[in-house]
Amino acid sequence: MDKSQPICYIVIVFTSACKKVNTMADSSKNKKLPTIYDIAEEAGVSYSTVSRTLSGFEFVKASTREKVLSTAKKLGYVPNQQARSLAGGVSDLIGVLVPGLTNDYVTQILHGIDGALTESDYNVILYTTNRRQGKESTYAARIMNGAADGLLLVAPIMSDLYLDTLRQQNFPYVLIDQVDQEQRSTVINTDNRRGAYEGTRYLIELGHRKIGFLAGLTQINSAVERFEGYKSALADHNIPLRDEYIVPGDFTTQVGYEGAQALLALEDIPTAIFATNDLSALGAMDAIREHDLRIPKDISIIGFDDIPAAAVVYPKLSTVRQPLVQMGHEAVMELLARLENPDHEARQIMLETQLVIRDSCDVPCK
Amino acid sequence: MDKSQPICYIVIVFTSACKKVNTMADSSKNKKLPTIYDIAEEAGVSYSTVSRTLSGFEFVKASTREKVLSTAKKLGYVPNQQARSLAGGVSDLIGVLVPGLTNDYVTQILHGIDGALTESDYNVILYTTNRRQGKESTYAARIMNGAADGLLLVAPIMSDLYLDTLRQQNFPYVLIDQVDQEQRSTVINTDNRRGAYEGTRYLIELGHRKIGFLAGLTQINSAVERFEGYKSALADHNIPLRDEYIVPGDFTTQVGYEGAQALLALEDIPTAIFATNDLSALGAMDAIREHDLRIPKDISIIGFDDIPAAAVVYPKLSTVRQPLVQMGHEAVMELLARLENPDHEARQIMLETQLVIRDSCDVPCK
DNA sequence: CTGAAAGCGCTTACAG
DNA sequence: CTGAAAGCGCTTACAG
Repeated sequence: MDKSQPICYIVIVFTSACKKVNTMADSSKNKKLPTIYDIAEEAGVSYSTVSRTLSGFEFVKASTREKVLSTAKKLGYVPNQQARSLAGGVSDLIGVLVPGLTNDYVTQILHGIDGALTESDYNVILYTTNRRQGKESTYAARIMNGAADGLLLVAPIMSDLYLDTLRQQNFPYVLIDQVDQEQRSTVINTDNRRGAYEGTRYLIELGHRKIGFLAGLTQINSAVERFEGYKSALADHNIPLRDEYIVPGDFTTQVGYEGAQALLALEDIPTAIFATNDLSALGAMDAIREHDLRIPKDISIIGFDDIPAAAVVYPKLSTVRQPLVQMGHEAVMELLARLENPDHEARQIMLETQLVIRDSCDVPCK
Repeated sequence: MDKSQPICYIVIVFTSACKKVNTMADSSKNKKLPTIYDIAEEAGVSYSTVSRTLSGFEFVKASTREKVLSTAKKLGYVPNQQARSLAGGVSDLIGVLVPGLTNDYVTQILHGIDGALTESDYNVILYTTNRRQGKESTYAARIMNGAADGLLLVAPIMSDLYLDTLRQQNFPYVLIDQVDQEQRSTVINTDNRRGAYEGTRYLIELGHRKIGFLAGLTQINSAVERFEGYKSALADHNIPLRDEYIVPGDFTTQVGYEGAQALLALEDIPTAIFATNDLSALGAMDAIREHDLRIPKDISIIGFDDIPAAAVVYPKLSTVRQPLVQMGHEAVMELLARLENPDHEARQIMLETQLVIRDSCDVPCK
């Protein structure tokens, strides 16, 4: 079970330039790549020995190892992952399930995952669900069935459908940005409630009393938690919740724009807007400008996430930062630990948010 | 880079015994998933028949098929891709090689790839090279060796090293944003030279004569082509090329910022800046603002790519749009065609750029 | 330290 | 239309 030994590195050399280097018959068609049998024959040892040498087994005579390694190199050998996986039970692949690729929130997490994985021998197989329910289950099933050794789920929806299965199979997985009610999964989260609370309080402390809220998808826990943070900040400061100040959203710029339009069409428009995520905040900024209102002079706006665009819009968006890259990183670390040790216990890791004050908030105008 | 966030708290949970849900023997350990043998036994047919039925073979008696299908469903059968791949020679995976995940240029192409692939049965295995030479070769080798059925290369560097091998093996691949000098590969490109020409001409027609150029990585063809487009536009309008107006870059926001600083430190500063890509344009905008110069009143700026952020910064960035999503889409279409028909000939597809005029350019002030 | 053998889960000619 | 058999390229006990 514990096959954590790093496999000896095989350096693949592409015979550059000089065309007719190949010693073998070069049949211009797609010829087979060399297998361990070819190496065995060439090196005059058994294929078992080749396999053991290549997979880093320690009890191989130095001279044998050298011979095998050099002929592997000479032949341009590359291991066949499928075969290795079938026989050995590990695929060296980890599955990553993301909702889509159009939100930098996802991209940043992916970046963190990628970065944390570069040191390892794992590669990632990427599944996008694009919020199509049911897809996630299919993917999860496929992944469990040898397609990957572990699974990272980013903000999954409807995860109940397959989490049980994953757990039953004792399949290694980590949830990112998703609560696990029963705390039986390893999950990486940020403190959305507190982040939203602090963001809202910041607005309140600036003097705002009329604070609109651009909601997110209610199926997503983080959206719900942020809303709760917003509400409790208002409550703690004795500011009544106004229904007309809460507009629905779905995390996109477009719907953020529409939500802000709704807010700005109100008789008594808010002096500040809390957007559930940066993307919708960007849409809101557009709507605000269309109404010839200045940010932050006439109306303040704060987002959530701190995607790269937030630092680059004008005025720069103040936002509640969640450590996206780090989340991806932590998730990989947990998964790797679990992969090495099947008994690695499930953990709930909660990361801090951070209020990033830039230029989009000011004291209320009137 | 930014993993400075401390962990808030970690809760360790002792997983209590699970409930008895499974109808099958539930051995609390990870039991094997059903294979075709299990189905065969249960359905009372040979495993060959099961395999044939499951893989869509047509000559199976309807009643047999139904029986097999229903028991497969009942058992919760999921095919093992590795085995299928080993035996059948296809992995249903396509490899995607990208430089990194921090530029939306890449993300958008990925999105296009993903979208085009959703209809198919292929999944993507993602490799990031992060500009580390050599990595690409390793990945390409691995991919060729059964890890995937085809390969998509996004703006690859040093591709000569392995393109030959790919071709020798007659392995299906498509290049995105990369020239193939000898036109033996299928490649999807946009007309960088012309795009840059038009962007520059636009600036010239506004009245600019002093146009700075924020260059890109010179190893990247598209960067070179854009520079050429810039130069020929100047030449065609009898505007001498000024060395001090050309500053090096690497496609990042940070270096775009630095490049613009250099330009703004000049005695005779440019009245407009052409940035090789949007990300560096965004950096330049920051630098410009730091100098208390207004965009576009005091200085105009135009980018290249039209990443989502371009439409969202303020002022909105005028840019030369390349159809990123479409590029990914086309690449998949070509690859799929090649996968279905090994004789599908290599094509060079050149997509048009489009000048997107927004708010960052105006006539020169003085 | 190293061979021979069995097997991972499937596909695919080869025979009926 | 359906079985029995061989094999995909590897790993891993099992014996030396």
